[in-house]
Amino acid sequence: MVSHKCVEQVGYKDSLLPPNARAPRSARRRSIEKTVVSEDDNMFAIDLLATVAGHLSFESGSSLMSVDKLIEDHRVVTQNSVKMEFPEEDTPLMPPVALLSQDNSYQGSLSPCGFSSVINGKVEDEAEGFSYSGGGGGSDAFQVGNFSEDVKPGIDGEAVVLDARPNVVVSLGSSSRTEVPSIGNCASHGVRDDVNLFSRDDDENFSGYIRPRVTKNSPRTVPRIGDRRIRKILASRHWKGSSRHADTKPWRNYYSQHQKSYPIKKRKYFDHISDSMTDDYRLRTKMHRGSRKVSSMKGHGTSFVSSDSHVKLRIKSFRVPELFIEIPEDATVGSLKRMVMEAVSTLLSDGHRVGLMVQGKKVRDDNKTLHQTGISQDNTQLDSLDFSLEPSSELPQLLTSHPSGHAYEEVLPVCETATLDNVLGSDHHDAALFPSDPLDNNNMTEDSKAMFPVVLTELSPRPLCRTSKKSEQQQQAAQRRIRRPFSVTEVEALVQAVEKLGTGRWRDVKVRAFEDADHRTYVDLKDKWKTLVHTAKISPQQRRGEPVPQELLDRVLNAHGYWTQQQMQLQQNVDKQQQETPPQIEDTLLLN
DNA sequence: GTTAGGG
DNA sequence: CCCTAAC
Repeated sequence: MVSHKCVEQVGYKDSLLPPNARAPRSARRRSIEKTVVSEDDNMFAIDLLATVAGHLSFESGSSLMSVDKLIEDHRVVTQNSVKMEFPEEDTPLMPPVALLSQDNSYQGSLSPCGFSSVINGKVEDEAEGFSYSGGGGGSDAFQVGNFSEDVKPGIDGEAVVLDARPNVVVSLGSSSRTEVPSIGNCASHGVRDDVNLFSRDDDENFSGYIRPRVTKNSPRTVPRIGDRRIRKILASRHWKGSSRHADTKPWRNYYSQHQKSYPIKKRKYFDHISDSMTDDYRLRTKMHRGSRKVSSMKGHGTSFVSSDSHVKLRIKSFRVPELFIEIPEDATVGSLKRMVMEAVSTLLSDGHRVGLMVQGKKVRDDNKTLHQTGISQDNTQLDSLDFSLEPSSELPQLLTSHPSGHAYEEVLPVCETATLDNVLGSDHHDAALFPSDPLDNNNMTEDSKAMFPVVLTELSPRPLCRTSKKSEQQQQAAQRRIRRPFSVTEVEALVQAVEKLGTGRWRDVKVRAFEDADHRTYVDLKDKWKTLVHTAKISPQQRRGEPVPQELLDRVLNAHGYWTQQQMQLQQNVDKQQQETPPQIEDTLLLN
């Protein structure tokens, strides 16, 4: 079956047709792009100060600098995302890996970025336990039939996603001291299920990934279903997970090794909410003795070469006070993230002030010099230098569901039961929601986990407690899946697979290159290829989203042209056969 | 269940 | 990404 479109597209390839010949396609794209822009616009920066050595190192040289000035000057916002952890879990501090982004500093302002930590550039860090699962490897020109099964698509090693972030604990829940206004029957009962948002954002495009070096078997709730077709349906329709078995074929797990991103994690709620706000928000810092020694920290702009009267500080973790967020159940994860981001940003910008404790004593006099306060390079006892965020008001921040006045473009995907509490329920469902997440590792240190304890104040017209009437809502639960833009890595894998398999075997492409990517159906891959072909044909100026390397687009065009031709030839042969041997066909029919 | 294509 | 027709 050869449609004229095939011919047309071959024509494109040979530049016989103008690149914009197909108007309907671009028209279709418009809606998608609109969504993208809208989301990006809503993305507020969190950029919590955190562990930026370059900023937190006190470079101004004068020990006469007042504490106040010091704090102000270094209340930087950096392009790091939020590390989420539970307040009560006083876990080892995360290694300060996010040490870049000097160019992304903002002071008290918001910058467009998500929670996710995408650190572009060459990061050398102290993120122990992580390895960059990248690899070089340019791709050869498209040669059909000359593909090795063992060839792994190369990835561009330009960007690295670090899963270590500043420890920002945002605990959303009922306060011990403040009444949280709650609407809805369930809220009044104190729904305290938690959602822990894994801060890796799906909306971000990653070019590389950090994954735990030690691959431990994380428990999978949902066992592998033998029939892959059944499994696929489940995976595509619901947030069903599947365990991955060890696969000897190198290309099979290629994708899974390089990209796993899941919007949220959940974890069992624990009751504890810290009573001491100050303690909870303490900034862990470490003094670095002033010396000419270069510290053990590696990386750009992170060396601690200090001059004499300088004090070098490094904030190793950072916590923000309790927040309360009201958000409808059907709000999107992205909107929740934005809310949290805005909450934290607001909190940092005006709602709170920075406190300082030296060796357990609060330093209230802002006019004291660091030296007078005891913060000096000669003071060896300054390991206990704590910054804190102190609420200027007694009331915790209460956010409403539409902080920015934006409507939700997407809805939170729901589980089969169509109730949010199944999403938030317990650890038990982790695997189901986030299948084969290499980072979903219970054995990981808290340092490398990015958890976000959140208690959703239930306000939606469909309360959490209404779990009984699920059948009627079940159909409604088939919400639109969240948008998950393909990363360059994924495109690479897709191109690689299509080069080998062609454009008509999407199920095979799926199995081959995206077997572990349960959120990518073969239809998705087919669609992506469709857009890739289109993207390759249009001018770079017209392209949106994360730029796909031209090399990949060239391969897309090549492969597309090749397989299109192949398909045409096949069809021609069929036609010829039909013309040549009509009697045979008739004979066959007659015989049957 | 897959594939192809419009929306 | 969704939907649907066609196979």
